[in-house]
Amino acid sequence: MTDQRSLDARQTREKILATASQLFSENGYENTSLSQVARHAKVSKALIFWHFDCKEKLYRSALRKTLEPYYIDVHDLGELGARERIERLIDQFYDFVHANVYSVRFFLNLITLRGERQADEGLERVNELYHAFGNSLAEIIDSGQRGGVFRPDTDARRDAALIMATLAGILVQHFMSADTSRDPKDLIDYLKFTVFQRLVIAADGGTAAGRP
Amino acid sequence: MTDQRSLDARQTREKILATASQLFSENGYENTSLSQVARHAKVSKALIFWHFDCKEKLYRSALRKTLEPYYIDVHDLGELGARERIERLIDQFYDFVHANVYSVRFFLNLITLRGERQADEGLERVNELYHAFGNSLAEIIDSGQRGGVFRPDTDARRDAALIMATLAGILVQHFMSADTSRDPKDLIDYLKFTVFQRLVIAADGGTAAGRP
DNA sequence: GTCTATATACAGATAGAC
DNA sequence: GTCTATCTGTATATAGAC
Repeated sequence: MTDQRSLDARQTREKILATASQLFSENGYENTSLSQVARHAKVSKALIFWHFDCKEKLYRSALRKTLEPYYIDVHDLGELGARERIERLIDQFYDFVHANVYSVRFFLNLITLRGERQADEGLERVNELYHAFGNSLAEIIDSGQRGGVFRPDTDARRDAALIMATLAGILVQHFMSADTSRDPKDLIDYLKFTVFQRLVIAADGGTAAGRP
Repeated sequence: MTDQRSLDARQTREKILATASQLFSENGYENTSLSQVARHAKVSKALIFWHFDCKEKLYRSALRKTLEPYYIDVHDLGELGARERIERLIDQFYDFVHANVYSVRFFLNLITLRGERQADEGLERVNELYHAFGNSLAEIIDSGQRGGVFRPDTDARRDAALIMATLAGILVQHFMSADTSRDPKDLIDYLKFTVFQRLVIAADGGTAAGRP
């Protein structure tokens, strides 16, 4: 049947794409040859060209595919308080990174390299997501300040940017230290602790912020 | 004279090394061909091989050269108080990064790529420096706690790790956002503010930490 | 659609003249 | 030491059979 044939073709295409995404993520663009992709996907090099025309287009398609899960629902936080919402967001960030180590590494890698490919739609999208995340954080902090649960004498936007930076930094630190002994989760938890120790208004001087 | 000859040779060697360092830093290892290096350094490819044997060894030499300025004197902090010493350290980090953008980008790039070259002496050295920096920070915080100027109910080592992560994160954020509009210095200052707002013992609830 | 075989370009590396 | 000329491998990409 014709449908069966085109379904097979689609599957082959997807297989190439999945393989390419993984290899690009692991080794970067220049370190990944089409021969490798072909071998891992168990197809011929020519077929890759038939489907994607050239390496650059394969790369773009793989990038798009890699970006698909790049969505964090920053709004479904229900009726939670400011503090719980922030904790939720931070956890979401951690879970997302944890679930997408390969592609995160991929983008971190893209960021550090300069060149034509850098001004890519891919980075645009990541930037967008990153900013949306930061804005959510800022909004929550702001509303917490207006609601009287957070101290008013801090800059919500900068607070948010700082939390974002710390999250990104913990990520880099994790990639950096070859020993996987230290769990980034531990630092994430401590980050929460410090954020609230600083932000939350407490009569006892701050120890009520959550940690002994 | 023989001395004159060998001096010229040394200069040529240094020129190749400088060119290679720059190109590797800008474009990474795989994106930099020896033809490029040769062209930019205005020498022949063969000469590069004569001096460095192979690309990998050129890379290692360039790495060593790049690492030369990688030294921050974490001890020359004189008789300053804990708070001033921390500020000094943070500023040193910023200044250092600012003065070595290319090579910092280079190493950030190395970190994100996996592969044989990753277990390199270069990364070892950076890791070392990074940890030394973190340890200094932790020590100062600890001594500040023992001296009674910092609140005792925080974990000095984790505090230090978090500050380091934030510094690294600010760096990445800076590389990430194409618009150079936002000055990382601003966030660095705010980082200082928040750190002391949190750490410093103050009767008035923290506003004495330094910023209105 | 998928393959084998091939064209073309450029990378890293060598040989040998000067 | 420095060069030109060349080797060799492998990368992207194409041609054409099935």
